[in-house]
Amino acid sequence: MAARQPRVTHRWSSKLRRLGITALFVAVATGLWHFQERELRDTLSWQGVTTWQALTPLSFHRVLRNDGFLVGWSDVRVNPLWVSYLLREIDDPNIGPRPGFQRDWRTLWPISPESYLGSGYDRGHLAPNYAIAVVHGRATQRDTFLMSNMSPQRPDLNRRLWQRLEEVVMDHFVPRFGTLQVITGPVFPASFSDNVLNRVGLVEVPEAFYKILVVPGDAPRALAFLMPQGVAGDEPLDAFLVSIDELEARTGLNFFPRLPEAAAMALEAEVQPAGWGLEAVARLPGRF
DNA sequence: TTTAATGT
Repeated sequence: MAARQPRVTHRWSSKLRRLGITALFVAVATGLWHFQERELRDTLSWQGVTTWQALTPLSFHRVLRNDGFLVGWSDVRVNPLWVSYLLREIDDPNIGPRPGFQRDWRTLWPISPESYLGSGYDRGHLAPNYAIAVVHGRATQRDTFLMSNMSPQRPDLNRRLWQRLEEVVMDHFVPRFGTLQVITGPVFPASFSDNVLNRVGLVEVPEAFYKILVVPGDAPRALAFLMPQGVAGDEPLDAFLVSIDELEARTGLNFFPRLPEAAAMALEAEVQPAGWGLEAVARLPGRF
């Protein structure tokens, strides 16, 4: 009888020790996670990682972290709600061929590259292949082909108007300012019930796409575009300028959560195209 | 030197 007691105690103490080791491991892993997150905020995002204004099922998202860009992924929309990346000037761009589209197992829903077949929509990159490849290299270029970086885009938007905008960003704005922070993503109809069945496979179809360009610094500049699915593709780019406030109202997101209130007012309330030289490039022809 | 993507 007396001999059983220590064995039981021993079993319990070894369980407790294992629990302690597990708890310690979780604490260290969580700490590392937050440390990485903070480091990424500083290296990949200007004035904080985009977040929601109010916590609702439609605005909730989690951050998928790639080497050169962040993705705010929504398991409800089955879309990226935003992607965020930095661009800088590169002297001698040398990029590889376009890799193939790839499933991303971090998304809750299985989205295969074939799921857009016959839908009438393109697999539209949010973080663009060319710019990311030039600035962030081959491995990150492959990451832009993950299905978590795609949203259904009409071909006339994706291959024409949107392509012209991406080309102007890389060839005109990046050389002009040296560094740019870009946030881009989809806009959905105001009424979720109208849109809930409008899907390509599992992926909800947006009605428009936005792109925000920021020149970081003490006197930041910003320019924002909102382009609907139904464009012809040869419109002037400056016909689609909007304020960041309008985009925040349409998306429910807060793009620069760490920006002080006064600075946010100055940057986000109005369209301010002065200094960008947009008129000179707004009508450049597309490549395709 | 090169920015997209589908369908065959």
